[in-house]
Amino acid sequence: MASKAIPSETQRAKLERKERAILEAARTIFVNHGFDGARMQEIARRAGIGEGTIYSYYDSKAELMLAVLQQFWDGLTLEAEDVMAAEQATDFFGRLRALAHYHLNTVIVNADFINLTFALRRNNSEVSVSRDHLRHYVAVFDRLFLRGQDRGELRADAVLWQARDIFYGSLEYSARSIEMTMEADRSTRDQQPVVDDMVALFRAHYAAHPEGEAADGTTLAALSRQIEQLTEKVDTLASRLS
Amino acid sequence: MASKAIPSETQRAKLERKERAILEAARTIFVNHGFDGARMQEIARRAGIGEGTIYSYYDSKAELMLAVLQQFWDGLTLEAEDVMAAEQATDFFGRLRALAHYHLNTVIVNADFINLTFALRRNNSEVSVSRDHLRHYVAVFDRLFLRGQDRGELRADAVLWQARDIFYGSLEYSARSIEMTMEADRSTRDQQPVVDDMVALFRAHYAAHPEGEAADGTTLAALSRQIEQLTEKVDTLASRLS
DNA sequence: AAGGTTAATTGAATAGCACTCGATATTATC
DNA sequence: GATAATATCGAGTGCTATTCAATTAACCTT
Repeated sequence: MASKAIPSETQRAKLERKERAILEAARTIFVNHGFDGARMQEIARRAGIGEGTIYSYYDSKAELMLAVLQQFWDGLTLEAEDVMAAEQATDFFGRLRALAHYHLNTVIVNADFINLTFALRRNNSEVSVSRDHLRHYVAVFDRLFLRGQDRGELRADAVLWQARDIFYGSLEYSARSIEMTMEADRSTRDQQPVVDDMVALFRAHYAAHPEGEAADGTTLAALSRQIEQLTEKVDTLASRLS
Repeated sequence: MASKAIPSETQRAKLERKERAILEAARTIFVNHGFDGARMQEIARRAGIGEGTIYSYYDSKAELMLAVLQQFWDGLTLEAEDVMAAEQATDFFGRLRALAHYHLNTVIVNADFINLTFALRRNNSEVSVSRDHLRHYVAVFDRLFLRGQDRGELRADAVLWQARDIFYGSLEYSARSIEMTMEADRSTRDQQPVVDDMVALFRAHYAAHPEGEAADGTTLAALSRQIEQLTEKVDTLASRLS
């Protein structure tokens, strides 16, 4: 791509603009028609260039799709990090809830894209690139989890990748179930309980026990106390609303 | 199909034999070459018929693939049921472990096929059939879970579909992680801990009598869930106030 | 069993699409 | 401004799923 002589800045800018145009056009067409349904001709037309020109930027349709997917996952990663940054709750479970909400919604909205990510595992070598971008995305969870352990909010002996599998796995599967239910009978299965249950599961399974107290009864008592405080808060807020 | 006169048994049998031949050939070719890599000509040759003949049995390549997938999932369902039947352990958790083992292994071995099941969601109407077969497959888990509840091994207030999402979701995601790890550095991440962790999680989260049950029957998990719901409510109210 | 009617089978022809390549236009360099 | 290098183009190529007119096999009637 880069030759011995560096092209002038305007020229390089022009090329980059064109590449962006191709990517954006490709993204639109792939989203609307899927991989097989997308016509290279239509992508070219939409990007305002000739059909053959695409092939001087990307070697094949599959590689173009891959570039789109990478952009997509990188975008998700940034968004997820933003969600984490914007979350007021400073404790692990509040942040986990925010991440779960974001992820579940994302997976539902972009179901086609996410399926394509895994469906493209036929064209051998190129897959590896996609894997790295996936890894970056789930790293958002990893950082959250490790920080939770550092702060003593989570059990020190909890295994990161097991927790990760449960988190992303369940949410993704739930998303599919929700999709299927919506397709089938148009009744909307609420997303809320899925997230609630996930966070509850993490709290029950991975939360560190309060320092030095081994007996579960103490934990129960602590949780009960927390519930009372929350209930009170709800009452306060509710009354202020009315 | 059936006219006034029923065709002779030999003729009907002949057609069915031919259909089976097509399916078997298709399955082999699809498994070896993937959907796009499979040539209809090769399938026809392997089935010992003309290329055009396939189209009097199946309208398109996609529909043929769908038929193969249905057969595949039905096979899995039967196998899973066999695993359940053969399991000596009569308690819920022993059976759950057996099912988890079977499923994880299946998902890893047949990863391509399983990806294709979801990747084929572009050709609209036909998808519904596939959905039913999926449903049959996960029903194996559903029956196990409900039976566990009936016998009092599992909490009565546990929600079936949440448990199902966690079970299949985590295992499927784990399978992908394991696959990726193997691809990347050839180190084998053991499947055993994944299954163990899953069973432990179910025991902690869904067992009817976890150690530390309070007098009124309140459980850790139940309290955790209550906290989630209250936290959510607080968030909602707070945002409405601002 | 012969003639007639329907259904099944075939593979050569069709059509759609990703991708190539020689020709053309644009830009860089002196 | 001339020449080399690079980028763009879109008509052609090659490969496949799919169709369809012709052929064959199965079945029914008398």
